[in-house]
Amino acid sequence: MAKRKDIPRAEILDAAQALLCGRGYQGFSFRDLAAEIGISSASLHHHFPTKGDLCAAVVLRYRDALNLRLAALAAENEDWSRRWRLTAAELARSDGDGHLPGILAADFASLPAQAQQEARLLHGNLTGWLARFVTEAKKRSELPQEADAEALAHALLALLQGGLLLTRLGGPAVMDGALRQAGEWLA
Amino acid sequence: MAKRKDIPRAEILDAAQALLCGRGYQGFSFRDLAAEIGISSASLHHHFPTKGDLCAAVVLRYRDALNLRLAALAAENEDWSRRWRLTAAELARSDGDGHLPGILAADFASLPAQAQQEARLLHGNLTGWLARFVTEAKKRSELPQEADAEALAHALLALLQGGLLLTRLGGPAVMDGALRQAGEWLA
DNA sequence: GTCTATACAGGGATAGAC
DNA sequence: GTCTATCCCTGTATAGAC
Repeated sequence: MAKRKDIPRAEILDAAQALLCGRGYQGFSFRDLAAEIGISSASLHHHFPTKGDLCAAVVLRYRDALNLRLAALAAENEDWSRRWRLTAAELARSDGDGHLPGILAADFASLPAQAQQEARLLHGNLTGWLARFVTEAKKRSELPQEADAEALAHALLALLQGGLLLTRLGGPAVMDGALRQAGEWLA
Repeated sequence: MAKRKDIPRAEILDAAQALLCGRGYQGFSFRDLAAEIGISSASLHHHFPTKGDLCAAVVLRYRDALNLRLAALAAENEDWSRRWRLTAAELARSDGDGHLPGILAADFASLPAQAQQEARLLHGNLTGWLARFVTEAKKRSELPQEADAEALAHALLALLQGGLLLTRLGGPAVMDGALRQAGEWLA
């Protein structure tokens, strides 16, 4: 195999994230990932000693990036309607990996401990952002005062993740319909 | 190993379904399943030649049983409110495997062709029932005439499956909140 | 930091005896 | 219809040379 020097860590994480989201934790191997990048599996182990380390790193990076994007989104948009639509669009980008939380939930029992913990934190961050948006929307009278921020956050995230996953079984109509209906409910 | 004669097919499918739902398609092996039942893996292959056959049989049985239960539920309850609550309860039974569609969606890329097809059919059946319930509810003026049956069905199923899966990351509060919010939206 | 080579466990599946 | 034994492949991970 031709040598490639100084494979950037980000390139490994990119490919690992794509495989993880596409096939699940047990659906790809170090050899698959190595072949994808053009490197030996032994070299991968140099960067990430175990598969658990690799997976935890993927989720940690995803979580950090998502928190940054949602913070920016919140700073640039004050109204609930835009915040919701942009958050949903962020997770539903057709080229993206917004269903990572759902994948981690489905494969949870197979994940090593570090990755399980990262997955819980990711979910907590996401529901935290959504609940915060809802609370501020209530203050701005954009949502009814009776709205339960926690319940609404859980419902919206469940709808997004479920819609993204079920699209694999039912095609694009699934996510389209789910998002359209969510728009109706929130109007 | 002590011999066990005439292992009922249903017992194998029960154990296989539990493992599939708990760990995902790649999360259990014929040896795991065999040990669970108290049989040899070779005997399992006598009943189900390949893992794909086994998985497809699990989904087919689940689909048939679910269709029977939803048909009975529909026959015994004419109003939308009860139909929705009972359908949600059917999938959300804490001891049940109502998140099987979500698991199949997450592991879709790893499933053999027969199992993929069964998974699609299961999803089609579920959305079909929900859309039918919505359509009849509109006729009975229990839901607004503007309601889009397809979109509502996709949204509700996504919420249920997403909620069931994300419960693994966020605990019971996830499904509780999602169901409470769905009740608000549908009220 | 990358490679080749390899160890070792586990998974799917089969052969053939009982 | 079940078993034991086995084949062959793949997966994770390591050793040690360059």
